Amino acid sequence: MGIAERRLRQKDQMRSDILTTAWKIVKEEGWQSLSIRKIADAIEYSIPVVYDHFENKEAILLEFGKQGFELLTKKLQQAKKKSEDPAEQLMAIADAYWNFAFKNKEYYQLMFQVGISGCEMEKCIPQQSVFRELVQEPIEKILKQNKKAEVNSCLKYHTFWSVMHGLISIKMLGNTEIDEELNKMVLEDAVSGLIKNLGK
Amino acid sequence: MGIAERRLRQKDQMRSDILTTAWKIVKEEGWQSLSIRKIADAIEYSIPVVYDHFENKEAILLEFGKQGFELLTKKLQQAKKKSEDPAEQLMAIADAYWNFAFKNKEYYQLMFQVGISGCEMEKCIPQQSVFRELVQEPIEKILKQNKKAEVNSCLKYHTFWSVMHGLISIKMLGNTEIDEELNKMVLEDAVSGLIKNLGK
DNA sequence: CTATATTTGCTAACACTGTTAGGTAAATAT
DNA sequence: ATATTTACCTAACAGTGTTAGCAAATATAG
Repeated sequence: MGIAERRLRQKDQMRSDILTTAWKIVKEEGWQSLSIRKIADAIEYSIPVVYDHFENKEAILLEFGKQGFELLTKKLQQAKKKSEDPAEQLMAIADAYWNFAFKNKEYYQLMFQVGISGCEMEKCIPQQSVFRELVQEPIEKILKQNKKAEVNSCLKYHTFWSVMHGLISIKMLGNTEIDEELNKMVLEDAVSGLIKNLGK
Repeated sequence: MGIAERRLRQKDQMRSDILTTAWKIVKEEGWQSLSIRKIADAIEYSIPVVYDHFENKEAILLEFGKQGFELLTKKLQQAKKKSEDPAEQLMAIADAYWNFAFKNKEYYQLMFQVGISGCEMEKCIPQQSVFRELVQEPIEKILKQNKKAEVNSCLKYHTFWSVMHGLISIKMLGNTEIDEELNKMVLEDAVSGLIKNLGK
């Protein structure tokens, strides 16, 4: 019988309406301004209806977090495929990460700019291994190429991510409206410096 | 007459009581958990009394922000004085910055981990020039030593801060409880890499 | 010393948050 | 036609930041 299925479809529709609406609010007013009441108003249902589809507000945020991490993973994997040369791969990954952050500011803030609302984003990082493999493998290749296998690639992996995150965070703080040119240069400078350091 | 003065003293005392109490709450429960009501309860006065001394909650946060930036500035200046060699200066500044962040987690979160409560921390960064001078000067010296005066020291300055901030943020996210050893190594690795890069 | 002015502090409210208990009415199943 | 599940809502609780308005304590002036 199709009734149960229609009900499931309607339930899914409602769930996705909630997410769409929430996303619109975030885009227009920021994460700080997202509230259950605003969502309820916008979908023209009462508040508890939202709670029929999400246990609480954090569950909604985590849903977006999951989406964000999936998108980021995809982008980084695509970037890596562009070349076979490990140094070029690292540069491409850095570039893709950078682009993800600024083309999807809302995602990035939610995923990495802690403290938005006591939301434990760690819960939805895919497997820690995905990013690690993605970056650590080319790093190890470069180290081998340069006969520096003894160097701790785990260390270099952490350094790589930290540098990337720092560059982006500082830019998002946006104290000093630096021009786009300089920003791209800072990225290139820092990452190429890191890569060079692997080989010297 | 001393009456007006006593009143001023009492007013100052109350103000400082509010700050002390607020700081205690933050230390025990975090920034998210700081509220005007809790402060009022703790000082055993009613809510509006708090508003007699601070225009709003943001004003309290900004006060702490100011304190934080002052302390950080002092620590960095002290670190720089420890040596005359610009490379050693940079390393010492990096080290001092790192120590500040983890010995004063609450300050650092407030100052740089945006989004705590729509608080515009930029308002209380001392002069942008202070940090800039502090770091840019040794950078320029190193560049000169190595006859690379054409290199953009402003670029290198931004890279330096971004790297520092990234290292600390990533560690504060604390996904993967890396041991202290590795953390210090990541710092040394990244910063010494940067410094080397100035001289190559 | 009394009367006026000022400062001090409080109660109570408004407009928001997240969240939930409990009831009603409609849709479905028996 | 009756019973049951589902969908949905009203109303509330416990928080948040913030402010208007009033009462009591204190200081100043006559």
